[in-house]
Amino acid sequence: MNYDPSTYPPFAVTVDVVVFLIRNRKLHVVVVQRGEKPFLGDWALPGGFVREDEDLLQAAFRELEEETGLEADDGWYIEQLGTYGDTARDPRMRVVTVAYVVVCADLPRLHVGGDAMSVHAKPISSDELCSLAFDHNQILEDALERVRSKLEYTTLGAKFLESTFTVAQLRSVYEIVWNARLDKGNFQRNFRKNFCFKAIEGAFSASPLQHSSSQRGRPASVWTLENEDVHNKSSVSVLDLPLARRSNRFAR
Amino acid sequence: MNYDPSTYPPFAVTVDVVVFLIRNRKLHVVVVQRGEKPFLGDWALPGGFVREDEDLLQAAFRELEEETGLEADDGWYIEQLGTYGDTARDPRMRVVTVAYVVVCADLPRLHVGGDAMSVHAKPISSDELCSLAFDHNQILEDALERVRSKLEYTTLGAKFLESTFTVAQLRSVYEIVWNARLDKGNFQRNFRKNFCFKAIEGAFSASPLQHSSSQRGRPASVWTLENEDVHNKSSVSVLDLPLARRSNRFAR
DNA sequence: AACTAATTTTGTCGATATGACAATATAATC
DNA sequence: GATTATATTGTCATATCGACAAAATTAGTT
Repeated sequence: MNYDPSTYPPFAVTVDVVVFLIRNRKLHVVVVQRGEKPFLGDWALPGGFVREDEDLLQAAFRELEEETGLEADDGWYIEQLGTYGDTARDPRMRVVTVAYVVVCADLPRLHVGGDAMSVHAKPISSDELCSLAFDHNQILEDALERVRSKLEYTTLGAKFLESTFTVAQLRSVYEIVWNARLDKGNFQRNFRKNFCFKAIEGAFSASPLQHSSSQRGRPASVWTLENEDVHNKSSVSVLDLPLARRSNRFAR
Repeated sequence: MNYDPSTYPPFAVTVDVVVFLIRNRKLHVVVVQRGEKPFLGDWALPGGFVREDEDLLQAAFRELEEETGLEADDGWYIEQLGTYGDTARDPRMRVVTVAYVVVCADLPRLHVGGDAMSVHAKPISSDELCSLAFDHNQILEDALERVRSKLEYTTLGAKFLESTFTVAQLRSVYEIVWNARLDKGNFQRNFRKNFCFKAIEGAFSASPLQHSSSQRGRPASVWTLENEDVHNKSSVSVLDLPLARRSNRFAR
């Protein structure tokens, strides 16, 4: 009842970032090996303490750059996932962490730095469940569900690809993230009905995601995201019509 | 780069709660009048500092009870909305706040307490935009959008009603929250196709939401939420089929 | 140059859903 | 019994979904 705010309890606030990308037709998450005392040597999500003079999103970008060498790109998608603040989640002291989700195209450049001993992109396989430090398993699980559900009603899937892409590549993203197979024709039909995508004159094929060694078959037309809001890196368009429905085809 | 976590910057962590309810066929939000220094006398969302030994959700319930007298009910829905931590959002010091959304049935009991000077349920009208303390306008706006969109694919709407309700009452919730008119027949059809609802033997009518002075017409059958998870107060079922689509009928 | 293989793109079609509207059912009140 | 108000069910044209087939386009092969 009589609680004096001037004697507010001191909390530490951190940010953690779940970076998703697709490599070798598999969904990956970026993890770092901890180089400091709690959970030393264990794998964890990149993140760290928020500084007094920076906003939360700012801190997320900084920590990510420090520990993994990843620098935010115009093509990146970033969104706040949620905040985890259970009393016992950090053995040192009371730490509340704000988690972010990033979706980006595959990038070969990962440089260790900051408090991390090493960094790599870990494939997410359904069977082998990872064990990360703190409550990062829970955060990762929530992030995965967030991305999976957002595929259904936004153009988030395109953020896994370069700025230009083919319909088959985009369909491939859906199949990988949902671990499901989608009908070529139906996906194409729904794709064309939406106005979030803009065609580019001149057709390619060589699809990196498709690991097609031999370039054969009818070359696909190339598309890009319409209305790319330059001022908001995390912008994704909301589809008027889903490209595919998750429904019961979602295989855990 | 060389950042020592032992000298972590001291943050204050607060919780703020956006309580939505329907009264007189209008959507309301619970606000309190601040009785302390920053923004003294201004209206704000109920909330306050998280204590060192309590979880975030726990703190949200406690602060709500202290300032408004509202005690969590089995019928309540509560969910984390997001975290707001811009450097300048609190003039005193660096404060990061975790916002929660509550949806509950109308309750006449609101008792002032804690740091609040007064408390009331404020109707949300589209024209008159409120001005709350801190960044609470932004939080309220985000919360409103969250509830509006969740109506579409969950049974969240039922949380605005008592544990038993009629189809017309539930439709009324949708119409009020979306500020739109929905077809009786189509809503009924979609309602019956879902298995989230369970009929109760014995029919009533007197619908509180409908302000029907005269009890006339065919009495409606009464329903309740199936699979009410007792262990998780915030549980809402995910509909296999939406009761109504927001689409372009959504009038701001 | 014709053929084959691979891939994209378009088409078909039955089943189901949607949205607007009408008709029927049920009970209180006049 | 007639009237009124509300709940519930029905109709129907249109749109969408999901599964499948067919056509189109180009690279390699013979």
